[in-house]
Amino acid sequence: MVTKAQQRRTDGSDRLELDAFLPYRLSVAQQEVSRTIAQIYAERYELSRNEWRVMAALGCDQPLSARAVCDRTNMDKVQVSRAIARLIRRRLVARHTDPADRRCSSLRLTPRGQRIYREIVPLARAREAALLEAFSAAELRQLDRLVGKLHRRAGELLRSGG
Amino acid sequence: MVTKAQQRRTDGSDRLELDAFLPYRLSVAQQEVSRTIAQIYAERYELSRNEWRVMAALGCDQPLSARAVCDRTNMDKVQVSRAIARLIRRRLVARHTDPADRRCSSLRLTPRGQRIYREIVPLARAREAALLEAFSAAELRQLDRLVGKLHRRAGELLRSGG
DNA sequence: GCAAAATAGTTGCATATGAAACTAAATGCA
DNA sequence: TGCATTTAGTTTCATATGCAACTATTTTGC
Repeated sequence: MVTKAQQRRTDGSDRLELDAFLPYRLSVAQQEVSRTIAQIYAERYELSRNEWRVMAALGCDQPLSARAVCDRTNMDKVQVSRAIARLIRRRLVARHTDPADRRCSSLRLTPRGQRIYREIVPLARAREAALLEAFSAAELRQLDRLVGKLHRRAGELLRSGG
Repeated sequence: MVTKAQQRRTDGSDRLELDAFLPYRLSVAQQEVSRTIAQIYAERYELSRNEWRVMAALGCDQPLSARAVCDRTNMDKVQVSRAIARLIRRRLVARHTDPADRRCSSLRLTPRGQRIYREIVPLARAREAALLEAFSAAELRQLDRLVGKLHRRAGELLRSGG
């Protein structure tokens, strides 16, 4: 079988068929996947994606500085700062200043934040499972591997190219 | 080899490790890939992603109504309307009203739009090639296939689940 | 042939985002 | 010590986005 992307890659056409352009396909697919997950935390808990990501980081490991949250979530510090501000306003996260380095914050989920986190996790997992139910173990391995490879390669290009 | 995602799927932990959660991995990878492509049309031509997508749709097939652009780019009508407005202001796209159905527009790249489109296409392809250079033919087929499968499945979940 | 529903596209508004400037604290080093 | 640099995090401003309401036109069904 010859995929559209391959057809495109091998013909010399000067048009670019979006449906055969991997970055586009990836973007559209990702967007849909993201929305299936967002339904969970957005509709039921009124969390934005960034807020959920911060909570997810803290759910794994507490306390964390905002900086550490950036590193673990691939968000930049502005996004993290704003997500944290809202989470604190809603009392899902508590902050106190690190006495050893007063620039740093020390962030934790509040008991309420913990509770919501523990409610979301199995729902998110169930969604992921539903998404992937038609994938064989081998396909899952491949998908994981190929997505990782793409990520690393894109990172290289970005760092080298500008 | 056991991937992180698999470990996560099979252990009963109540934490959710983002790095092992496919929707997250996909989102981060996609974002990086998108940025490598965006460098081309954003830096050199000051086009937004949506503007570029509209141009890409018109580059393949002209004229098109705004509605047809929506269908081909997976954008919603508001995004398309705004992208078109800017492209028209910059004289990269021309619109005239369909006399048969005066609600519909008929959109085309202007000669200037065409020229820019033809400049971008090979650059975008080169970027895609650079991104994928370490992938074997089999991996490319797999990637294409798995991304498509994910997309379809996510679409199903969205339509069924709300 | 005409009112009700559907379709194409735009606009207003509230909120989100990204880049750069900014504050405050800590560190490096002459 | 003390001033320049770096680091953590926030704020500002301009622009982007998403949703719902809106206008204009066409289609549907009686």
